[in-house]
Amino acid sequence: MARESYDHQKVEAAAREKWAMLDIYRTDLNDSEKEPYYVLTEFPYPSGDLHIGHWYAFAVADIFARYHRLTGKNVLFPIGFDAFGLPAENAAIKRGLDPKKWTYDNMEHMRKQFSSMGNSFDWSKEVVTCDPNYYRWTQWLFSKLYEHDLVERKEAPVKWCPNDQTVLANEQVIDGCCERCGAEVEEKSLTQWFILITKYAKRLLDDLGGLPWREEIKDAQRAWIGESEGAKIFFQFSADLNEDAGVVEVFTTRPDTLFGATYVVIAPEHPLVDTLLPLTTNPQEVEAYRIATGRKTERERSENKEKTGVILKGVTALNPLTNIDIPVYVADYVLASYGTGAVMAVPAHDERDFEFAQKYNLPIKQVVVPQVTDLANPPQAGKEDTFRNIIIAIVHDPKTDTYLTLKWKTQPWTTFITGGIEDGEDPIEAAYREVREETGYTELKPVRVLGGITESRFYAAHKGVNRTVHATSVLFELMDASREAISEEESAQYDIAWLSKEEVVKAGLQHAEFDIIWQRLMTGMDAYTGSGILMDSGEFTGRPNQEAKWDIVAAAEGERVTQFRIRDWLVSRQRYWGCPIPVVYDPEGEPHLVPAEHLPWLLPSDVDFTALENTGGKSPLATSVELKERVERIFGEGWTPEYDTLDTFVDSSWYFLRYLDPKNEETFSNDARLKTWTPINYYLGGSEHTTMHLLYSRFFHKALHDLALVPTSEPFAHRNNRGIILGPDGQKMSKSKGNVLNPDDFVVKYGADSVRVYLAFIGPYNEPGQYPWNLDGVESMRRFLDRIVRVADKVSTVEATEETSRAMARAIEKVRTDIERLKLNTAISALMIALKEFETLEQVPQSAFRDFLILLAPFAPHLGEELWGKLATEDDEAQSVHAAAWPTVDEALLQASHATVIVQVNGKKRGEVSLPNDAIETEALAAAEEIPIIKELLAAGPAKKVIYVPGRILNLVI
RNA sequence: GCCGGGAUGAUGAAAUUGGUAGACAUAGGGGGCUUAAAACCCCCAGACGGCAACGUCGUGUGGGUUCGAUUCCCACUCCCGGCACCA
Repeated sequence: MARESYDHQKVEAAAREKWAMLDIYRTDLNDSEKEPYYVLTEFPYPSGDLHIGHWYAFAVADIFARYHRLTGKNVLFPIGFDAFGLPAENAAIKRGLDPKKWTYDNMEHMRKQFSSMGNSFDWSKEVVTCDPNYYRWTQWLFSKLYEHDLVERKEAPVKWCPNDQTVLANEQVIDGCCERCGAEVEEKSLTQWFILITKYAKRLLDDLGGLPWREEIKDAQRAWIGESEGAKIFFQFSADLNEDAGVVEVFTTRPDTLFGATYVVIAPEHPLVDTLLPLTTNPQEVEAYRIATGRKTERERSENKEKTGVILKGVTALNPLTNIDIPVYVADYVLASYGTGAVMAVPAHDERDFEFAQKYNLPIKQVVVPQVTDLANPPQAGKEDTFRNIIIAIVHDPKTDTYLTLKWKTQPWTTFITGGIEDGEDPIEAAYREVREETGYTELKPVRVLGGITESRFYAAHKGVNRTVHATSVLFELMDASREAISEEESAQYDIAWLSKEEVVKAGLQHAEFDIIWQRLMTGMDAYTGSGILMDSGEFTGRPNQEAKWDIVAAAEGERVTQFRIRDWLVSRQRYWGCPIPVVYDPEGEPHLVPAEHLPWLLPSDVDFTALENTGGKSPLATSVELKERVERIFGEGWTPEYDTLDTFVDSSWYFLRYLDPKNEETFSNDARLKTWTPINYYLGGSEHTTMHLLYSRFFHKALHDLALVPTSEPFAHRNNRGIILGPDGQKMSKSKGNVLNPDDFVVKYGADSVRVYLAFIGPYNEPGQYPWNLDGVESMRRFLDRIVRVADKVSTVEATEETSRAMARAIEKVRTDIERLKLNTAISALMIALKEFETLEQVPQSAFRDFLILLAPFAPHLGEELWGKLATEDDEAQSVHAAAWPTVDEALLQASHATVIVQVNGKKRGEVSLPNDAIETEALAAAEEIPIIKELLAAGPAKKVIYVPGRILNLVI
């Protein structure tokens, strides 16, 4: 402790007292003089204790906000609490506490902790989502969405956590388990409230293009929304059904393969299964399958990748273009919740269908032929085009794990065994014949045909013609190495060689289609999913599949559609501590919005958390007598309440709008301020919110924009994803690992400023990296601050030398540009370099040190304030360093008159010379020649070429 | 599997976007001050060779473009994140 040059506890307390007295962090939202700048951080859940993650999120964001304030902007840097949520309720259930009291006590505690960070939050605009004054407007906005058909109540299979006794959003299910408690999730069908985010899928996707966000944030959202271009195709059932039920609608992105659709698959949950069941001859079997899959959780379904299914015997569907009746299956590899819940299966061109078809012995019909051109011998113009059907025989010797190849004597290449197929000949027979003729091996077992045919085109030099070849590849296994003699004619042309896998790949066999065949051989996956030429496709045969795609849709009377992966947003929660859904039910059970004059629709307080088993999975609200009586009193006898509450993501989808007018009783925000203050300039947050919160907020904003409630269609101009702080062992901090660090310990020992500077120094703040906490790190930052205090003792009224002024000018520029880019680590390094400059001086010029303190203030606000006070500059109008103006820079100082120019010979550094900035090439060359080693190297003669980049480099090529 | 991002000393990282690789720190080594220690200050520090001046190699691996590549291009390996039976 002795080494410390200041008492951080005293300094920090004094600074906070001063700020409170001056009230400098209150933002005047109506100020029209200064440029408005809205810095937003994700508001915290009031869990009760601040951990290092909070410090990284809020203290470092504070640096950014303080910097912008110093540059003269009118900065809004608000804070609040995302105060509804499960932990409060768990505290109630497990420990009998009042969720409200628990939450408010935690918030009180956290406000104190926040103040210990030295944050410049404007608490006067605090927003608390569980405050009726806030959730009243959440309810009002929900009503607006409802009125504009963006809310729907529907029966849907939902994820049910048997432990928490609640429905979960898709996003809250991780690998089939509950995000919160880890219990295996079940499926259940319930009537739930949905917000129809899918109506905005296209716009949420398209508008990403214009946002200057990091690519990985945008990509994650794109993947989440998941757009697919495709078509709906209608397959008529053969069975006698009424018009509606007589058709199955499938969604496909590959309508070009319609001629290859050899069966249809329906998801087990598809309503058509009920309709078709009576018409099948195996209803028990189908029913049994449906029950079996229904019992499986999503996790079990995806874990067990082996495809299962059951045929609907007695029912077939008509392929609209081949006019062939094809079988209909029910299988759980088709998802009810995506597309139409039914697919046309094209096993030749879809891996999943292929796998299923293999297992159930279904026909595999190739309709797309991959096309390759031999680039070494491409077809030549003006030559005759000829066509051949061939086989490529691949013989594998399992004993040595090698493949039979021909090393040609007449040509510089190696091939598998190939040969023509005679008309009507079976490819396997043809392949067998060729192997026998060309190599003499006779003991071969055919294993499989590798997928369908491939087309290759080349110029056959020995014949002087262009060739188009359709090849069928056949795999054999060698049973016995015995051989017949082969003709001399054959053996004169090539030698036989058995090559290992690696040797085959290395040899680069002389087949244009080699890559396709080899991949099929190695993976066992014979479905061809790429592009090519259509075959066996009626009038479309011979056309490129991509080009014919939409013509085929038209011919099949299908419908071009775009599908999205994103599902509607399930917002019902069977929970107490959330925003009540402002809905009541009439005696017929029809839902009605609670009229605006009854908002806020208050959360009742008379719930019994001990009686949850009796609510049958309903929210604890079902135990409230007050709520029931309130509904009957206002709406009448027989009316009943909605017991569910809203997903907390609804609360947090608009909180940043409320900061602009948090106490407004008339409306949710303030029209004029929305115009000035949105979109938010910078939203600082964590990558865990990329797909949920960020997407929901964007949706909300767009919907409100369409309702003319907000002026912009996107809420956030800039967004960063900060990294995460790991434990000292490089692992994620967790109690079970015992590597959790308490920031308070460091704050007590070294002060909040040291912790702030350390967190900013650890790495760039705009990259989602992972930074292990270095136990010596905070102490080293404290050393840095101590050095500043020592330098402060040397401050005097001496004039700054040009050198000092130049050093400060560089620091000012670098700190400015680095903070703008959120590269706080290198900004601090610039401060350290400036400090070193001061340390070399006997006396530190006051003007320079004053500027330095302004640069330091965002990082170490308390110490900056303390030293600013000691400077005793009576002419300074700013009472606080945080109200000072960012120092201006004399541009001329940034331009050094001389620069070190590196002298290279043939790109290698051989020396350096100091040259005036405006030195021309001949001057540079002359200076370089003074260097002995250069002189020596140039002795043989002048440089052949000279590259001179003034101020940087002189490169001589000799 | 697909889509992103990344790989630089013992460690966190930097490099004005094609121009001195390793700034700034941490850990480490040496020295000063001190009776001693702490604190503080100074010096060294990518690897290899050499007493040294210096030389050779070096930004995951292999190739390429260029006078010059951490930076651009091609192929590959590994790590991190997201998505994943999405038809």
